[in-house]
Amino acid sequence: MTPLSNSIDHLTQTFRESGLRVTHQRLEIYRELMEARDHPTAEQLYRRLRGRIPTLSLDTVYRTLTTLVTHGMVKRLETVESQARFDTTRQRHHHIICKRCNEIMDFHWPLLDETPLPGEVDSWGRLDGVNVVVYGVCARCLAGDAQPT
Amino acid sequence: MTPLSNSIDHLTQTFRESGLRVTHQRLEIYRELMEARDHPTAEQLYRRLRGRIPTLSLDTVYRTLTTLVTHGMVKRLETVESQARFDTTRQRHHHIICKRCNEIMDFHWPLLDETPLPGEVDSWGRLDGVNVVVYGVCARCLAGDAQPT
DNA sequence: ATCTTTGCAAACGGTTTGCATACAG
DNA sequence: CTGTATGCAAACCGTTTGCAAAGAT
Repeated sequence: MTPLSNSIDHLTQTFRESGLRVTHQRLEIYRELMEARDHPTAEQLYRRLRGRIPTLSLDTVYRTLTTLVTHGMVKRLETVESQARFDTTRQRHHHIICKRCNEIMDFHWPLLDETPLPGEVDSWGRLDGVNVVVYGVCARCLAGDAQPT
Repeated sequence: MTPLSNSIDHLTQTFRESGLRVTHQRLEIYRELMEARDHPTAEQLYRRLRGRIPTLSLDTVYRTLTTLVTHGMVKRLETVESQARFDTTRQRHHHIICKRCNEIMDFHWPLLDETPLPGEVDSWGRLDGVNVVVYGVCARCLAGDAQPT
């Protein structure tokens, strides 16, 4: 847990290394995102943080997330929903999304990581990452109702 | 090419089977999307079609795409860009996206299609599709400039 | 004749931006 | 002190929606 520690000291250092000033808002936004397991939207983060930082504004959450994305500390997930979702850049992992409730679960797929990409992809340019997105309907939604997808 | 023929007759039948009225606009929007190889945005489709259908409105393009997505004839791609991109539902394939120019290339990966998903995913619920997205910078962008990503 | 689809224009909603103040370095 | 970050409010822009006219069945 050390390399991704959410201690104030560690976060402070991480920001400094990126040449970013260390502000209370940034620390808390990043920390909240690290601890969240649900790929929150900017607004969800905002609501969760308002209790702790009553003067926080939604724009700051957006601006901070954009800044952290630019510096590679946060990943903006591609999603079909209208709102963007965010994730701290941690260990390589993939996503499975429920079409009904939009919940995103992480999973690991070591077998895929070993599978070589097709040649046409290798020659396409510089590759930065392979991401798998599985779509479906989660067990909870399947149990909860009987509506068609 | 027969099953995905872009002939008027075939498209007409496809719409009828979905209980959709067959309009000039729908035929042309769907046909344009089928022939496009670049996963166009609604606005790109609109601009390409305006020559042929001068009275076409952008709203109709949006509405038609939404309708076709609902009926499973079109897929809305998840993308980090602000504008949505669309694709006709054809053979299973994956996407590679250039972070710089946002161009999306299709590729096939038979090896992956044979690789079993991890057990935790199988037990998650009902799975509808596995989609791989590779990120990187395409050769053209790499050649064209030397800016950092 | 009936009911869906279209075009227009206006609304919507998530995100971004300009500006003055607050604050980190 | 200097310059970046924040909060506020307003703008932005892709997308959606209400309505009357046009068109498909």
